Amino acid sequence: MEKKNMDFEQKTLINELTQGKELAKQLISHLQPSSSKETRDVLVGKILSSYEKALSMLNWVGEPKALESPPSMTSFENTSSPRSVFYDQDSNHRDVFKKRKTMSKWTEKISVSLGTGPEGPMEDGYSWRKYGQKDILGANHPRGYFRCTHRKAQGCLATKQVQRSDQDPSLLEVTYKGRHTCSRASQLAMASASLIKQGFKAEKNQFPHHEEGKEEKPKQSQSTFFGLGAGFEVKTEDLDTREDDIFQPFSFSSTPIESENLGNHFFSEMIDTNFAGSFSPSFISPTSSESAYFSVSPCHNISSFGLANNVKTPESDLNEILSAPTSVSNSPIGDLDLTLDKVDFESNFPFDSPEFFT
DNA sequence: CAAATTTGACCGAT
DNA sequence: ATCGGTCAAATTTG
Repeated sequence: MEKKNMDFEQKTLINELTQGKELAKQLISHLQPSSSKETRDVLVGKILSSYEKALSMLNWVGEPKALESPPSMTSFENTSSPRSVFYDQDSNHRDVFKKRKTMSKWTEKISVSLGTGPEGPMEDGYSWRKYGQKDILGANHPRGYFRCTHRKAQGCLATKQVQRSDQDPSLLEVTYKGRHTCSRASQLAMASASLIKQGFKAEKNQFPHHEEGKEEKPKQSQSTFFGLGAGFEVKTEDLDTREDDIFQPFSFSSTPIESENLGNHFFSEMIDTNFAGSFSPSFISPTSSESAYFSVSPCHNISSFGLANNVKTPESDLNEILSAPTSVSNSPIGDLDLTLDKVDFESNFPFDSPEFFT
């Protein structure tokens, strides 16, 4: 039952912590003046990243942090029209951090009406797996429960709930809970891939009309962003951890793309980079690091950031970054799958917020 | 065949 | 006991 899951999560956790430990060891050996500062920075970044991830797996929320700035949902903002975004710190309860078990949670009301038509619900860039549906007391529409597809594979704890609004059935209320600890590069790549492949062809995503049965169809097909029409609003409650809120469902996807061509362009680029970043080891070659660095912009940046937190990563460091995990994986706990290490390493999601280091 | 969904059972809070 | 959330077996989907 849950045992498997538990075991796996523990394993992942241990793996993460072990990695942190190993990295710390490495750091020690790089403490001498002969080592470059960059190398140390890289290691520190990796260590922090490891711990951060481990903690997030435990649903740990950092020490209460000053009530703050809106959790960087800024990426939504720039959309001119159809989306309105705002934050809501729960008007009723000011005591935002009285409880600490909270996980980041935010709700978006998404309208899938305009223009979007029968087109399936949005694709937010992640792949979800439905694990339940419940009728809710007040509502006349059932609520669907989704979790990240990679929960098992990567111990990603992100979940979301989707509920159709009562008054306006074209409104989907999506509540996200928890953050993705999985590598989202591949999913994004896939999402955009399918996106591009099918162009903007809104192929029949059969929207089950037969009553309120199913709300959303998280088929990994089209997206919302082009889906035009989606009016939506975001409301964040339970702000707790800093990083927790910094990162939200649409990191890139929300990028408001004005023109479609632009969008296309953007995505194809995105895809390439993602693929390059996630699957092609070619850029790893130390010699070509510079060019690679440039060509692989977003994703690569992100992934290396997560580890390095250092924009200008010199070759040596890049090299270091790339080689380190290898050494890490043959650490004491040998039976942990390397694949995991690899994944984690390649696309470990970035805790690359500005305040990460503060 | 594996992977995703459906759906009632289960379970922990009120 | 009720409600919201999750699990997991059965079932569908691809």
